[in-house]
Amino acid sequence: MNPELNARQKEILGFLAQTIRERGFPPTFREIAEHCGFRSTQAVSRHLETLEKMGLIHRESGARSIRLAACLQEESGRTRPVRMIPLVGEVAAGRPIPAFEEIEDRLPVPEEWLPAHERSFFLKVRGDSMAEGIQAGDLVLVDPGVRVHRAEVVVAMIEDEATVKRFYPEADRVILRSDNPAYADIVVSRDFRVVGRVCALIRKYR
Amino acid sequence: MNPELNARQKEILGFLAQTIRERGFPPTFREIAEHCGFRSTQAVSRHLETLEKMGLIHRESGARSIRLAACLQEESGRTRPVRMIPLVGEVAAGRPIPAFEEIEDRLPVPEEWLPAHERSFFLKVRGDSMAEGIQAGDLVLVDPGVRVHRAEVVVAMIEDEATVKRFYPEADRVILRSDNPAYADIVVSRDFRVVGRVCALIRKYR
DNA sequence: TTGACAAGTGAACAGGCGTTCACTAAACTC
DNA sequence: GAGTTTAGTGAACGCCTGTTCACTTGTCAA
Repeated sequence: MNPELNARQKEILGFLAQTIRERGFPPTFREIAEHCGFRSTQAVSRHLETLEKMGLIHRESGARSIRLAACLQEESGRTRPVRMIPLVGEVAAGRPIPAFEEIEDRLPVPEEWLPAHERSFFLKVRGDSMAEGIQAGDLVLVDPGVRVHRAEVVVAMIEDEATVKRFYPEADRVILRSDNPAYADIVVSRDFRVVGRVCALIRKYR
Repeated sequence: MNPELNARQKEILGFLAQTIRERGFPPTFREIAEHCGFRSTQAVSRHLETLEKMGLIHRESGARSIRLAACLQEESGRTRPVRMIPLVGEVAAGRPIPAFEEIEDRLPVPEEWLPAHERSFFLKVRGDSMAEGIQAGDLVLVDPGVRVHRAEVVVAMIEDEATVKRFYPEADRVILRSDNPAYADIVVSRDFRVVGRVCALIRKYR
């Protein structure tokens, strides 16, 4: 934290951050006074005034209208926009359709990696159909709202089973190809559906 | 969002989330009323009462004392602690030592994936030394503060050049092996240094 | 048609809240 | 030693805020 601050200013700034983090909204002047041992709200008023002049907080008129400056909010986790994307299932069996009952976890993704819509989700990969490139246990980020181009990696539903394959459209059929040569091409015409494009991957070692 | 909510409840919940996200503190009853077009704060009071009974918000006494329930804060960005980890360079050439002048970007990582210390960083991979498993352009998360075990993936410095290899220690030497069989093993004894273990990987397609 | 119920109006109220003013005390400057 | 600055006290003021009460309107079931 900024070393130019004196003990009182650090104390107040810390109390602001703690209250906002734990309670969800900023404290009142009297709550700050009580925390610091002040018997007057005037002392709080002047300290907040100087903190605002230093650019460390912003204030509006009204009760509890204190906001920490952006440079202080980094501690709470977000330097730039991040969305928490749900992990909704696995991609070798079962229905990978996002449903709120099935959210197993959420993972952070930079907002600029995501499309505008809010339907992206993660699936955990099972099996080795994509050879070494996409391994069992990897989490693939699926964008269901985009046109898929040739040779891109997609999640496809074939007879109620979801798999990760490369997408090769042809005249009246589609070839779904594994990167692993041990798996034969799957040729489909009607009885399948492209769930979405794999637009990112997260792997955790060990 | 929960489908049991009617339009008004969704509207109010959305306004709460938006105000908290953009302004840093919750709105007053009258601000909610103005947003919804109410001419009485009583309507707001009753809606908030029902939302609280549904467990979607929590309230204390006092002005602006509204907090979204934990299950709704996911939308505003943080379900669980996330740290922004710096991307400090590339891993085929140059010095991948974290220095704040060289931070190119920051990427979100769940805190529970990270060690307690704050020295983790990302490197962008160049070349195909790890075959398909780690591809050019992938971002590897490096943990410099951990003992490396046999066959784990590490970032190693060999004569001022950083590479990603698997780590095989032997009696008085170390073998650094590529997953790609086209690359020969590198046998080193003294003139190298393990920068850290690769503990995660992020890949962005296209 | 009646009754119950949810949704909203309008006004009044009491307490919480930020502001303001006058004052004290210690520390620092010239 | 006089003057200034910084930090805090204490009380009063007035607006803002959440609450409450009585009332209206529309919907739906019996």
